[in-house]
Amino acid sequence: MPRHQNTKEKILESALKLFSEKGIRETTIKDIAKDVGITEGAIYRHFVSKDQIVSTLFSTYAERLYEELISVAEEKTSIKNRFFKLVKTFLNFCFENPQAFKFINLFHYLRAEEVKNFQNLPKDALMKFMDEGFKKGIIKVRRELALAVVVGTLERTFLLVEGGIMEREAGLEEELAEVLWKAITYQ
Amino acid sequence: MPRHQNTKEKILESALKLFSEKGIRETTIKDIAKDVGITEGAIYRHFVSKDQIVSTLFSTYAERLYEELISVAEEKTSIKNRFFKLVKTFLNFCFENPQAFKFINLFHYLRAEEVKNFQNLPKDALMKFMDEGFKKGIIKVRRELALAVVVGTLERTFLLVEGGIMEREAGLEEELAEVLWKAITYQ
Amino acid sequence: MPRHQNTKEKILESALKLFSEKGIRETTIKDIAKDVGITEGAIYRHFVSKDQIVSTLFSTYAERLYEELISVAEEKTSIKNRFFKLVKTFLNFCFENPQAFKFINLFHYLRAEEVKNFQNLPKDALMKFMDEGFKKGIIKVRRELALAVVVGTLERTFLLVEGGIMEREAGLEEELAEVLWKAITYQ
Amino acid sequence: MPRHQNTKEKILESALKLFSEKGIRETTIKDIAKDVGITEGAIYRHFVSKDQIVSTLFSTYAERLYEELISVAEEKTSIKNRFFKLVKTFLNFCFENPQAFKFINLFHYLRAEEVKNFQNLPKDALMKFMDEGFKKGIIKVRRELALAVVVGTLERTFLLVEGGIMEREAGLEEELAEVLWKAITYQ
DNA sequence: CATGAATGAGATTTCATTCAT
DNA sequence: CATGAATGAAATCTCATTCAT
Repeated sequence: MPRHQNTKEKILESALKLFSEKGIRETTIKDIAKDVGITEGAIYRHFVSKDQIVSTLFSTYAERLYEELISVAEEKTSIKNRFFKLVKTFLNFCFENPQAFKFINLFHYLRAEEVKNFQNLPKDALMKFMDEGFKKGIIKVRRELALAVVVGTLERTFLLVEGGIMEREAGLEEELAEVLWKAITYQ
Repeated sequence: MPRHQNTKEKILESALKLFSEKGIRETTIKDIAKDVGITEGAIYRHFVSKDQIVSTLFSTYAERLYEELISVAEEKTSIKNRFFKLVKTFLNFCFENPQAFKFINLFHYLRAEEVKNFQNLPKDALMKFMDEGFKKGIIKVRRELALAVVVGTLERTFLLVEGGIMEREAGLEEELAEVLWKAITYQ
Repeated sequence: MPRHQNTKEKILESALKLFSEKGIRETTIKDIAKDVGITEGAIYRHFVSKDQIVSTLFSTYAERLYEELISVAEEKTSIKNRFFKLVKTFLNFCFENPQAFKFINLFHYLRAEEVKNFQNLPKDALMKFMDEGFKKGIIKVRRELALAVVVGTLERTFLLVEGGIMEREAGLEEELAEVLWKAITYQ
Repeated sequence: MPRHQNTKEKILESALKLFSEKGIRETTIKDIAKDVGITEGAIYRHFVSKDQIVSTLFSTYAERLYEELISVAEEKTSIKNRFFKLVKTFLNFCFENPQAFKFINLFHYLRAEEVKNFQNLPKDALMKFMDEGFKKGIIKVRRELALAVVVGTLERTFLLVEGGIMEREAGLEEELAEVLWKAITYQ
């Protein structure tokens, strides 16, 4: 019977926070343990290694974002409608899980090779959507480019807001969706 | 140029390569020394610390990109013409200095606070340009958003090409510039 | 027998198996618990420490072998007859309790000093027998040497069989007894 | 240029001493470092891991004993003459390198599986000799049994002397060779 | 009696930096 | 200027033992 409840959850939470703030290598097991309020050794009852914490976090959140995106992408509404919803979903995820989103990006930078071992990545959901839009003739630029424009813009928007360089005003999602839709449909 | 100048350059070169491939903390002084073909102690003849290597690399390449961008941004031609040139310049820098560009991004992720101590960052050049375009009424979205759309898209394009997900075909720069121009000018 | 008695026996059994396979330090309390099918904490209901398990095992099996040997050594038959029976008894013990025999040897290697605290060790039984044979003039080599020849040979035979280098054919005990008897009686 | 000379040699020396006295797991890197007179970290400039120290020691000394034995076993003299020399060589090795011999035995106990990866083990030299003797009809017991008798006896003799139970008198080697020769040739 | 989370001490290993040569 | 052994601090991980449940 656990003395603390959900210690495993707490470890993941603390790790995510610290990794996204300081970096993976820059965060020690001791840092995480201290943040959770346990000792270093206790971490290892829940995870076999620091690396397992890292992988768990990546797969958890990458998959979570994927799920949210794919469920929108597969709705039975118009391409345009779904596109606007996708933009909103993506940004919502970023702003509600800023640590997770930053961590996912960091992971891509530091473990590019490892990323290839994971399935159901966010980009797969978007790629599928872009593909459909392109084949239906609505999206005019090929799917990879559409992906670059959309994901790049949204990610950078999030980072600028996070960095205090940009404001997150009401209607931001709408405005961005508008701009991006025009960009990829040549309207 | 004397031999030691060469060594210093080589150290920076190797460090940049390794940092961009594996991460900063993940790269040891020994790794760098081995890559250069000298020993650990010798590194300290040229740099007082590992951190100095990191800072030198960041300021060097961030400034270099800034210089390239600002010189285009300040040309005496039309906004549109300069915009197309900026896109080309940005992508050229990425594809010609992929390690440097990755390193700059990584540095932003890991040392967000520290970045604020540097001046003449690439985004400053672009921000200035967007500002001018917005004030002249040609660029319709406010400068931060324009920056997000442009930088985000270009960066993501580079990463997709680097990751083997997208091809770098001839005309890519043109196509991107076209798409982005439409996006931020509402044409 | 009550259930906890069974558990205690099982702990000793698992510990013996693991110690003999992997070594004492190399076997953890968790390893033992898992092998028994209980948890770490439960072990401490039956033993105050890992060391107590180790000591219990050593004294149990060292004494058991001693008992078997001394009862043969003290029989009222001829020296030769008893010698042949001793060889058989020794080898039987080895082959029927290979883990115990390996553990006893390992304990001798790792805890040479501690061994001196135990009484009724197998070698005492054999030493006594050799002494008698030497004094009666039947065994020609002094008892220590006789002990070395006999114990060394039997132990090594067991190890060679265990290691798959030698076959345990029928009549092996006879053959060995024959050879050893000749060796120590100069016949 | 080394600050200490032969640090690597000293590490091996200290490790051998401590391993043979206390056991492998029971000896820490700190113990070894302290014995050598350096810090723990310095060990790792000479060996990549504790395990490498262990393996190096085993292969070094197992091979050394093998070399000594095989060179005697392959001499062009009579079987009997060579046998007497082998006994002397074996015991000499034990008494001159007691730590090494104990360590080799310990390694066999703790890493039985790993031993199979090594070539040129002492037993191979002796096995070859016994084989020749058996085929020539001089040695009457099959080679595995002869090996068990000879190696077992010599090893046990060494251990008894080491343990203070037996004296190493002049002529011990002769006496043992005599006894063993009779045992395996049925004379 | 049993569980298994947690502790705490310590083991192995890593690595930026120093320093004797 | 260069070498590379050594330091020393810290990081990851292990594990016998304790203890709340």
